[in-house]
Order: sequence, then structure tokens, then C-alpha cells
Amino acid sequence: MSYTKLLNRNHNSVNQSIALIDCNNFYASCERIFNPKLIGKPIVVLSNNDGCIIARSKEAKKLGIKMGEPYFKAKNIIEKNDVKVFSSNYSLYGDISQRVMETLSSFSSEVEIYSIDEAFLGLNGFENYELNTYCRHIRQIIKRWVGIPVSIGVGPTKTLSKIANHLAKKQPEYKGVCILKNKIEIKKALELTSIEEVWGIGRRLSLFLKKYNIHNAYQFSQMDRGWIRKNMGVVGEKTYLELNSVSCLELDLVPSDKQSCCVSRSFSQPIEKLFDLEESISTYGSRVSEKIREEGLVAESMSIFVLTNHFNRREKQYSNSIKLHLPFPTNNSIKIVKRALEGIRKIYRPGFRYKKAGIILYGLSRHNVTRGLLDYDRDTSDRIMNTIDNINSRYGSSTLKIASEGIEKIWKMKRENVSPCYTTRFEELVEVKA
DNA sequence: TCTGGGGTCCTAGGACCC
DNA sequence: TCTGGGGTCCTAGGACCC
Repeated sequence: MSYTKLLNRNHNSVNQSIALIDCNNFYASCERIFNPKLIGKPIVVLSNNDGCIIARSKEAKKLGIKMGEPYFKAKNIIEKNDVKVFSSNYSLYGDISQRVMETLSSFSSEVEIYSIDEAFLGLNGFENYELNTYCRHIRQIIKRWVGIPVSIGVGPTKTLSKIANHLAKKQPEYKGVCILKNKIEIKKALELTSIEEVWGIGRRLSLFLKKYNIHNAYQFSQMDRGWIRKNMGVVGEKTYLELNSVSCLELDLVPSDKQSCCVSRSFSQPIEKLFDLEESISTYGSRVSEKIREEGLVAESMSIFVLTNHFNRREKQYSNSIKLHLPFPTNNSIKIVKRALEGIRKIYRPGFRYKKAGIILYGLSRHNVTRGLLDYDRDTSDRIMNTIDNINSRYGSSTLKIASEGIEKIWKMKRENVSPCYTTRFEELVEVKA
């Protein structure tokens, strides 16, 4: 549907109610479910390689620990205050997320899973006070059944439901549920929301807007539409309309297939040898192939990239990438890894200390659509991959792997404080113990 | 000493065609 | 000698999100 049509169609639908359910401090809350001693204690969760802080409990936020801060910089506060530290455990978080989403789907037929810890729900046909009661009920059930605290914001558009959610979290008087339905409430909420907190307005745009003396969401919503279109493109214009209760972003109820799929990692220590880069790229290539197989997709091209540590000013820097086509669309690990290795050999330059490498698959599609005449070995190759996937899911990931993935892996991720996989058996442990 | 990873959408500009 | 212009497709890069 064209953009204009969409606008016209929705112009009259100001009365719709979209709820945004957002899990509070999601990763930290997940760690607490199976370890109740942690309730009330400050917790942080670290990114891969135990590099940055990517989740904090309420108590940790209070100590002044910042989101995205490097672990080593916060170590002082952490040790002084006995903050519990966890390496990220995505198989645990993914599993808890699924439970939350399943529970949500019992409350509305319209659910859009937006991220690991957020979902939009269509909640039309409620009176206001019913809406409030219903949301409090949802909140209670998720807490009771899954053990995760959530905040709920409701508004006539997605962007306003985001703002409502933000208030529900921040202002204690809402007790976790904020409903923005009438003009006066919306105006008040927009005035309370600083411009950089608006969904869709990031660091760059908020700096730009502040130069024009636009500091909060209400000021933004009162600007001239043409000016916004001219200076911020269609994306900015949609945000503007959404703040003015004109819905431009519909609920996406059937998740569409991915267009690209990426696996990349920073190394635990810098590596210099082509051999080690080859091992890492083989591992990532194998993993990314597995990921698209899980979704029934095939890729037609890929991009391989490497970079050195740009934080280290004293060392010479290098980064490069190369795009490669596959002879025909495939999700076969062996073929993808083989091509990826050709790529890494082309962009490798000796004499640098590499910090990170990765592979991105492009041109993804459902695999029967692209079946071609040259594709004679598809069935055999499907069977081999199937067998590998089955064995790996039964006996732990990487039980079977491609030889070039290597065994020693000097570059492998650091994860010193990972919690047990309470809900997903031992797959991750294989990775962690080594 | 130590600084994450995986996505989407939009736009500008080049190549190519008629 | 004179040397168009508009459409489409693709790609790289930027900005944003969690």
C-alpha cells in the first residue's frame, strides 16, 4: 500500500488502541527468576566477551552504572557495591521471551513481537476503564506465570504507545500501566518527553532539532509538516504524524522473512594470523547457515568483513569487506563456508591485529522458489544438513562441525560469569566450559 | 590490559536504457 | 559542429532500533 493511501486510510482511525508491553530490565529479570536471592540486589548483564554493560537492575541503575558502559570502567562501583555480574546467556533469555510472548497471545489475537523483550498488542473495543483493568490483569498474569515484571503503555499509535510505556516505567504513580487516550493527556505526556526519547529520533536528529530549539516531543509535534519532511525525510514525517495521533505504522502481525542474516563476533584477544581468521569465519559461516536453515531460507550472496580495534589509537587500523555471490541460492554450510574462506583470503592483510570479523548473508528467500536447473544436488545436500542439524540439536551444538572451524579457537569469546542454562539443556555449556 | 551484536528502512548517486 | 532527459535498478552508507 502506498504511503499516501496509508495516511488517508488511517486518518480516521484515531480511536484505535495499541498497547506496548515491555519487560522491565529484561535480562536482569531473567537472571532473577531462577535465583530469587538476587531479588532486591543490584545486577548487571554484560555483552559478548564481557565487554559492555547491556542490562541493569533498578538497583544497579541507582548506583549510576550506565547502559553501554565498558565493564572495566564500571568495575570499581561494581566491586564496591557487591553488584552481581552475569555474562549474557541468550538461550535463557530467548526461552523466557517465548514464554512471555505466548502468554501475551492469550490476551489479543493481534500481537506483533517487536523485539526480545517487547510486543505491540491490538486492543480495540475497550472502554477506557476496562482497558486499564485489562492491562493490569495482563501485567499480573505475566508476573505470576513467567516471573517477569512488565510495563504497559497504550495509545492511538505505536509511537504514542511507546511514550505511554516510557511514562509507565518512569513515573511511579502509574504503577506500570499508562493509557494515553485523550488530547489533554497526550499533550501533557508529550511535554514530559524530551526529544531524544521519542521513538525514531536518535542521537543525530535530536542534536539537529535542538539547534532549532525543539527540546521536547510536544514542540516537535507542533512544527510545520513540510519543514519536517524536507529536513528529516519520510521517516521523520511519519514520527511527526504518529505523535499527532495519525497512525502510519501498522501492526505487523505476520513476521516477514529476514532479508539478511549476520553472525559476527569480537575476538577475546587480537589475532594476526590468517589461519585464525579462517577458523573464526568458518565458525561464523557455519552458524549463519544453520540460522537460515532454521527459518527455511537460502542465500544468494554474502559479505565478509574484518576490522582491527578502532579504540586503540596507537595501532595501525585496517577494515575491509568483500561481497561474494554464490553460484546458486543455498543454505548449505559447506558451500557457504567455502566461499567465505575465498573472501577472507582476499581481504586479509598481514601485519594487523584483528579484533573482529563477520559474515552477512543477503538475498534470502524461501528455498523452493528459486530451485533452478543447475540445482541438481539440492536433495542430497538438504539431507546432509538435516542430519547435521539433528545431531547437533540432540547432542549439543557443534558436536558435528566443519573441519576448518578448528578446535582450539584462541579467539573465542570470553564469558566468565555465565549462569546455568536453567531451561534449555546443555547446549551452551559445551561452548562455555572449554 | 579490558569498549556487543543483529537487524530495518531510506537516500543519494552511478550505471544503464530508450 | 551540435552532445537530452527521464525512468529504473542496484549499491553503499547513514540513521535508527533493541
